[in-house]
Amino acid sequence: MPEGPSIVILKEEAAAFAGRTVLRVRGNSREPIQRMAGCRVLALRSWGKHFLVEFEGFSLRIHLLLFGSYRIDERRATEPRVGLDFGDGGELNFYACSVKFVEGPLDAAYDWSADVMNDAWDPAQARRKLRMQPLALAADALLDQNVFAGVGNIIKNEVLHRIRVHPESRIGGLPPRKLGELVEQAREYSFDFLRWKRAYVLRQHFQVHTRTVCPRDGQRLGYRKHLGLARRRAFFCEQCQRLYPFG
DNA sequence: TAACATGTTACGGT
DNA sequence: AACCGTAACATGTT
Repeated sequence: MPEGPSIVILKEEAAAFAGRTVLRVRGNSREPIQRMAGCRVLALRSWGKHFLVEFEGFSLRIHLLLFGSYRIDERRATEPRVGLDFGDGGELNFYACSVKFVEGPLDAAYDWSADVMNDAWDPAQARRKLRMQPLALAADALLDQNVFAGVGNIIKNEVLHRIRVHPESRIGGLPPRKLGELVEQAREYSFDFLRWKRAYVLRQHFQVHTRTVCPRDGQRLGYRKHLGLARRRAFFCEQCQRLYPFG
C-alpha cells in the first residue's frame, strides 16, 4: 500500500497520539521495543516511506514494505510486529513491517529536502543528484529514495507517462527542460495521489499503471514485468512516451 | 480464487 | 570482492 502519500495519511491519522505517553508495548519484533514503554511521543513524522514516532533521544521507524498494515485503536487477529498502547483505548498497531530505531535527533538522521512530500523538498537538489547519474534509466532514477524519497512504482509509471518519457530513457539523455519536468511532476503527482487516495478515487485516476490502453492516443500500452535495475513493473505508451538515449 | 504486487533487506551463489 | 538473483515478509487487490 505504502508510497509516500499513503504514509502522510498514516501520519495524519496518528497525529492525535502526539504528546501522549506509551503505557504498554506489545509485539513480536526482535528489536528492543520495550524501551518505548513510559516514553512520551514528541511528534509523528515521516520521511518518504518511513513513518516515524519521535521520542526524547530516539525514534521508532516503521517501514510497511509491500505487505505491511496498521490499525489505529483496533487490532488485527494476529500479533502486531509492534503495538503502542496509550490507554483509554488509544492504540497504534503495526503488522508485517520493518521496525527499526533511529538514535538521536531526527533532524540529524534525515535530509528532509529529499522527501517529495515535505515542505523542505528541494527540486534543485534533486536535479543535482540526477546529473551525477546520467546512465541511470528514468524508471530507476524515480525509484531512487535518495533522490525522490516517497516515490514508488505507481508514481513512477504515472509521472513518466505525464511527461511523455519512456521508462528506459537515460537520465543523461533528457533535455534540461524534461529533467525539470521529471523532478516537478515527481512531487506534483505525489500530491495528486494524496488527494485522490484520501477521496478513495486513486485507482480510477491511473492513466497507465495496470492499464492496457493509453488514454492519450488509444495505443495498446507496453508492459515489462521487470524493467531496470529495480526490476519493477513498467506500463508505458510506446507512441507518446519518447525514448531518450544517452550517448 | 489464486496469483501477484504500491518495497526493502539479507542472503547465497558466482 | 562486487555483483546478481531470489527469498522473505504474510496483506490487499484483482
